[in-house]
Amino acid sequence: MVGANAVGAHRGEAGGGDPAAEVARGRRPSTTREAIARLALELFDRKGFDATTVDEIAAAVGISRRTFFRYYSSKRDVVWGEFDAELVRLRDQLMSAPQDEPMMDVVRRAVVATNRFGAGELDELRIRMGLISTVPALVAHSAVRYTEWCEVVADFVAGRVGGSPDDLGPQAVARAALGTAMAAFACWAQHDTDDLTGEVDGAFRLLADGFDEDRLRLWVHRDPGSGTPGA
Amino acid sequence: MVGANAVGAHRGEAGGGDPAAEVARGRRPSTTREAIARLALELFDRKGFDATTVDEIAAAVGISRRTFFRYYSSKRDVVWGEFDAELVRLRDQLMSAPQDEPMMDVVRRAVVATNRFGAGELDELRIRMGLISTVPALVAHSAVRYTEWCEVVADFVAGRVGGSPDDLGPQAVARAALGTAMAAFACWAQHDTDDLTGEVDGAFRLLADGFDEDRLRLWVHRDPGSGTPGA
DNA sequence: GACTTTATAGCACTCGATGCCAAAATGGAA
DNA sequence: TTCCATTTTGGCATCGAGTGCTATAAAGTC
Repeated sequence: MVGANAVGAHRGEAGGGDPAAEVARGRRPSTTREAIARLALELFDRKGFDATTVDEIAAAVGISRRTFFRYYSSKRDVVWGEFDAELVRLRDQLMSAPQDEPMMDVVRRAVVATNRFGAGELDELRIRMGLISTVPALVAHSAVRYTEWCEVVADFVAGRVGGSPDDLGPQAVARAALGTAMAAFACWAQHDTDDLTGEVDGAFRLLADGFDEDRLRLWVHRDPGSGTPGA
Repeated sequence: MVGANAVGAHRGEAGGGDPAAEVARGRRPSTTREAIARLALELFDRKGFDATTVDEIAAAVGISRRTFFRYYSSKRDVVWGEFDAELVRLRDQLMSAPQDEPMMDVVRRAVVATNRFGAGELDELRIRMGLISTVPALVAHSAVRYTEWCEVVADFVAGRVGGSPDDLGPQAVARAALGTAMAAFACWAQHDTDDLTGEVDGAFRLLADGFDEDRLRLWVHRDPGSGTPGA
């Protein structure tokens, strides 16, 4: 096979600090999730998501179609990268907040904190979010992934106000928060703004104000880059 | 063919009041969207959505697989019934509200008004909403349909506060409102409550309060059926 | 070199969805 | 009645995503 074992170096790494450090027996993986994602995103960006087949991605990576599905359970999942890890971070942020901090402040800070990205990541993130919020197949799949996000928030809210995370109160807060975050991401991916943090923060302040009509009007007619009216 | 022309009576109806009243030439449709939906929902309810194939639905209706796709562009769309018509009603409700009524009140009233159902429709609606909010493939597809819903709300908000419907303000309001409505529907479909209107109304009042922690606590610990605290 | 473990390739298959074309069914006109 | 235009239908071929199964390749161990 051509290009086999291109990732041979990846061996000794002990995952998440496993002290046993098992010496990794068996055949070496011929690629990584990251390598697949990089090539796939490039194809998506160039030819479009729907027009790119799994066969093409597999060919670009140098693996078989069947192997692709062992790394990602679906073509859509490639766009989501390591979303699971972000959910863990969100949960940590929410749970570690002081009890006397207002609930919606905690949510706002947690969402902002879990969505800080370095300048090097922003380009790829914009491609990802652009795809997620525009390609119908990915818009659809996003609902499934975001449901997990909502569960994390609903757990937190239920812990604050009582009741079950499945109850209307926690669910409404979680889904409204999700909608707010989605709006911020979609607008950021679409426009030229570089200030993702500011967009998210501002949107959540509007939410905490119950989308007060006057504050909203101020926000819409704000001077771009002048901060957050009503903060 | 067996059972051909079972819908022969459907002929002379002039659609939506078309004065020309063309006399309907050509072969008669052998079924209707409603008949397909009824049989399909029964199958979904009995065997599950994923376990029901399009071939089975077509066989139950007495049409070919190919014909099924002429009535519904996808298997998922069957669950959504006449959703397009509801969007028109929502837009009408929003646009016809008095200019001096507070924005979020208009949204709340419009959502409540477009979701009043007679007792006879509630059982089927519960099946529909239960499927939409639980089956992964339908949860996914819901995002696509709900995007259209958001556009209607965002148009209205942009008309109130200025700017484009694609801007962050209108988008955040629309998506947060959507999340609130989804939570109300999902909870209603899952629980024994019969009061869909009350759930929706209460959830939107919480939203307009910015999900104030104290009001939320009151709502969660409310006496079921005792009205809406904080209304 | 035989054995165990892990990753891979390839094949067959299901199912949703689409394009194309021939056939059936209907009303109207010659 | 016969022919024609119109509309719906059915069947076929095709594509692409996703899954189960099996044989094989590559690695470490004994």
